[in-house]
Amino acid sequence: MPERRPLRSKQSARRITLRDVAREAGVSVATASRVLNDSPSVSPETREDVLRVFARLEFAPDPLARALNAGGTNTVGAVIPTINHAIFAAFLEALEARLDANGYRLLIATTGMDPRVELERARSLLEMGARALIVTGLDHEPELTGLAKRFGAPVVATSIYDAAASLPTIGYDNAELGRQAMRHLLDLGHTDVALVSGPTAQNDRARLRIRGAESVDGVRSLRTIETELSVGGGVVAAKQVLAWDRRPTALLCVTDLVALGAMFELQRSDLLLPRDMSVMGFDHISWSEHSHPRLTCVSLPVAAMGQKSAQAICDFLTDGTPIPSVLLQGEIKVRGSTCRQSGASPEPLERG
Amino acid sequence: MPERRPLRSKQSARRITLRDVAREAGVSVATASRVLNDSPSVSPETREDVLRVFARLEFAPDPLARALNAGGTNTVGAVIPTINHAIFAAFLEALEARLDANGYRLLIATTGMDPRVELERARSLLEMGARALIVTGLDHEPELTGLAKRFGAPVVATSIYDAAASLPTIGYDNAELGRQAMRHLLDLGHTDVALVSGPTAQNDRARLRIRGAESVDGVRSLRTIETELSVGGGVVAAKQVLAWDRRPTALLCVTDLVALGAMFELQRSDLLLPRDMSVMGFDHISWSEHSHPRLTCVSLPVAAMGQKSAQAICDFLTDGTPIPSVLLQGEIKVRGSTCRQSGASPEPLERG
DNA sequence: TCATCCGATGGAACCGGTTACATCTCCGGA
DNA sequence: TCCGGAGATGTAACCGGTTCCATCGGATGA
Repeated sequence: MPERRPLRSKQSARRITLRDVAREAGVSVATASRVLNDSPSVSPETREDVLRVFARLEFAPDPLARALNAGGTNTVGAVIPTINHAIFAAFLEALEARLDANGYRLLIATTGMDPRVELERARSLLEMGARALIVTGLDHEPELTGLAKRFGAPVVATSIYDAAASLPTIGYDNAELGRQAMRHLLDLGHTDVALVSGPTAQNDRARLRIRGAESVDGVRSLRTIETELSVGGGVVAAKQVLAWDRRPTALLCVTDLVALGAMFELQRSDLLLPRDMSVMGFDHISWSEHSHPRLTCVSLPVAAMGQKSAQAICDFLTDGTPIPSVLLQGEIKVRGSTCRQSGASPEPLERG
Repeated sequence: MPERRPLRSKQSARRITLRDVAREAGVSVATASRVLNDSPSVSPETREDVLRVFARLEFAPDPLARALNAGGTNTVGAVIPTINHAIFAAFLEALEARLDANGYRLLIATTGMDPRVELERARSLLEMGARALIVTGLDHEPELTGLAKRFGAPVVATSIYDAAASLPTIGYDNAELGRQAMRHLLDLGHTDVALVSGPTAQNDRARLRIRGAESVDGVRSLRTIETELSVGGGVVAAKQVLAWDRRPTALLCVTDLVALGAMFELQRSDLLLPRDMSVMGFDHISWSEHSHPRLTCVSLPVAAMGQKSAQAICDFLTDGTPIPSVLLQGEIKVRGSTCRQSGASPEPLERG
């Protein structure tokens, strides 16, 4: 609970206000305000005078007072698990760009995957004046919705699509993408697969991907590993897999970061990829098309997601246009880290 | 220039104000306000009554009005080149965490390395009420300082240390770290080195690192390549180096991201690392200790930088404690991607 | 020449809270 | 019984802009 303390000492040099300017320029505050806002009904001479005083006194209008009048700020808050993951960073980048183009600013808070923390951060953002909230997934404290409603702020859930959800969702069909990923492996002849995911506890996206992968028929063995959501987590998972006595022929990682770590560790153990093991990722972060071998992965449309979310929110805030749920298409990028497993043709699908 | 439009339609349901609550509860606004702020001088019964009305009317106090009284918001603005780079993300994460612990919120804006854009974003943040500004490096439009001063907001330059700068700087000695990196390579016997950097145009950190590396005596050949600041940029740079007829024995990359791309590309060309070429990075982002081979790099104290910056700013905003310049120590992490080049002992320093 | 209209300007309410200060009540001690 | 003081509450000014409405002077038209 951030205690409120006096932010400005009484005796210190008070900031220059519009009244100071008005007095100095010999006009009323009303006129000074008009100059400030380029109102047409000010005579050119008066305008000049006032502008000169603005400059001389180094007047900077108080954003808060203006916002108070306007009835709100132009900020949108995003509450995400972590900035420190390329896929969220890419999303935020697109989001910020589009908000900015509409004259809005982005406030960011991170949750570290803890829904209690998320609720607190959301409250902070709203108390700061955020006019809308962007959250990740649909796993939230139940209070969240009511809280936002109280502040009159819409909430948009991203990274997920669920037309039936109580919140508008702008994202992709995680289950379907998980299914497609698994099908790709199956098509290549992999029937013994290890599924490596990040923590699933407060992460419905991860659970959906797993469920999607599990729903594919024809897989003989699908073993699931839960690890940390990081490169290091991938390393740990790979070590674990290598220790099994029956080794799977493919690794399906629910995050590129984890896939990268796994590939590193497998290579460190002298496996030749993809011949000795196929590895598939999920996200499509910047390096995955350059890795060695290049990573086959499910590409998530995070840039589009950022744009759509930003635009939907801006439209809502200006017109009241209701925020729609939007289903964005992911795509499987087939590259060199997966190959056919028939024993007959260990040729990678894509070369170098 | 974001035009200001009416944010709330006149006729729409007005939000519940404190006066509404007061009227409903049969007390004065002052009393209602006291309840809102847990003032001790309200009788328990009155408090209960008012709280009940708060709940019934779903009253949410306007953050702006409170902030206007308090004389400011609790936001700090950061203007960084891009969120989409692990090293900035790590910095922001630490920054946000520490600000949050002090009751401040983080506003983020990105510049894409363009100082004009940076100036605009800075203005936006200040107009939003940011009480302090964090920028990257010391390459800025000259107006930036004056602008911030007008708003009474301190500016802190990060990722760099320069006691003589006009701004407080919290960061590391890029030139010295560049020097140390080059010395490390030289110590291993590398005298023909390629230096791969990101764009240097508006990036004093990159220039300093290069200058530091160049200042080391004993290097026979040091060729510099400028490439995009990304994994893809590393790939391009590596291709370029491979095309030279006299091939350097080591690559010093001014960013880990670039080093990663370079390693991938070198491996794709069937070089065995580090035997055929040593690669060294700069930053220490999360995967570099897990890569194959593990990346030798200069580790930048970005988490500490985030903490220190946040704390310095919070101290300034509360006490007026002047913001000091802080020199943080980087560190060379010697790992498996660099090895001795004497022809005699091609043994890597560290084994997988 | 007088009524009218318009452009320029000022006065003051207002946005939604906070808070200094005044007031009122009720208590205990002299 | 009277007074001082503490506790509870109300009044109104205030934060720093914006804007409705009134006012005023000069130009225009009849």
